[in-house]
Amino acid sequence: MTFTKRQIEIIDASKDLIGEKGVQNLTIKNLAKKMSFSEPALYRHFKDKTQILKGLLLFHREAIKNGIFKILDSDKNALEKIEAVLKFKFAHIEKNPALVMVIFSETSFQYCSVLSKVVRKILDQRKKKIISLIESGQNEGSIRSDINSEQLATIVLGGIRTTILSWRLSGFESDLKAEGEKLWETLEILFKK
Amino acid sequence: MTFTKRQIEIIDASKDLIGEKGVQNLTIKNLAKKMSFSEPALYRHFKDKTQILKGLLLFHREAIKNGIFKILDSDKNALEKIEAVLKFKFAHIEKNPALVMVIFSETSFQYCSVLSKVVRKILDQRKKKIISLIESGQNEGSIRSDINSEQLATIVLGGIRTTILSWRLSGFESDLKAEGEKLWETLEILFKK
DNA sequence: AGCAAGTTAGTTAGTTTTTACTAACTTTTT
DNA sequence: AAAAAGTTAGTAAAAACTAACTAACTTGCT
Repeated sequence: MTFTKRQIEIIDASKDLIGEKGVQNLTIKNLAKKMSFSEPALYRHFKDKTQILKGLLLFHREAIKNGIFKILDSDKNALEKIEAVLKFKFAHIEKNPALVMVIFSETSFQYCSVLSKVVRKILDQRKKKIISLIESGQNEGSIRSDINSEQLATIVLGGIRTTILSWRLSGFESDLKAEGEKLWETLEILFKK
Repeated sequence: MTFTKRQIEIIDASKDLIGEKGVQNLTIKNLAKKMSFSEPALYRHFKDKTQILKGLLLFHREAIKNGIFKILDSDKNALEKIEAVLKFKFAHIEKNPALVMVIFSETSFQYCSVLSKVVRKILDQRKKKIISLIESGQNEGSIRSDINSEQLATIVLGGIRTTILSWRLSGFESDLKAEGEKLWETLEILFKK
């Protein structure tokens, strides 16, 4: 999927609207106002509202994917890679706080089949990546092998999610990066052999 | 806060509606249909829609609180209590799958200040309870003390949340209780001294 | 170079549907 | 008789989206 310049502008404005007041704040009217043109003009660039949201999800997945790819491709060991992935994620989210609202919208999208498919795919791929990272750590011997990789992945993902959620509920007041580092310290102790 | 019989019926119907198709499915119209009476009748029992949602949150918090209280009041050690709390939660959720949609709505409520306050209070109390449980485990010596209680609580809450979320995204197909037990096994190994 | 034809990206003015909620009246219960 | 709990019939506001039109550009042809 590729996007025109204008489509990216619209995606960006959508991200901002959602970040400001949640998904329910993303209306065609608000979007048009933010873009300072008329509502029907939006339909020149996206078939309907669902496609805009789909675009938003796919566009940012792409961005995150590229960042993570570089980390996975480096010559660090598995534990270091997990650390780097965590740091990258928290940094990316801190730079794009609006994205948090989208992340936590997964269940709101549940009953729009187009969007729920996209969300599930994203979450699935993410989990698989973490699992394979943990497995290679277990093979290397840097990660304990008495707990299976899927369970450890649940712990990692849960830690990330909870940390981000409490940052969100604090009104973005707490220091996400610092919390992320604390989380990593904990995971490191728990995971080491 | 106490509720009349009718109010509880309405709260129950709301829970079902949200469980079926998410928060956006909770409309006055749908609610009236489910109760098989007219829309204005609802306003005899609740001032407005927000109060219905608030009622839903408070009513179920009360139910869960009572269950947890019994566990905390028993003479188990801290590790066993955590195990019992996890099992209780997963069992409660499995019996009330509709509640999951409500749980994951915390960010949807963010911009309705009445509801967001209620949600934050609930999440906060839950976290505090887990933290104090972990601390008493650390004092007893049944839980490792090289990681602070708040961090361990993040791990517990994250594990619960991720487990429930993937059950939800599987369309309630996976076996939540079994997943909950796996999670507990993992936490037990990680937390023991 | 000049120009007709088509395309792109915008406009205004509307439709339809759904939302939460209300006024005024009636029935039921106490 | 009075209060509680329903009814019908509506309102006002907001939602997504559409029809019909237009200004401003590319494009291809001579």
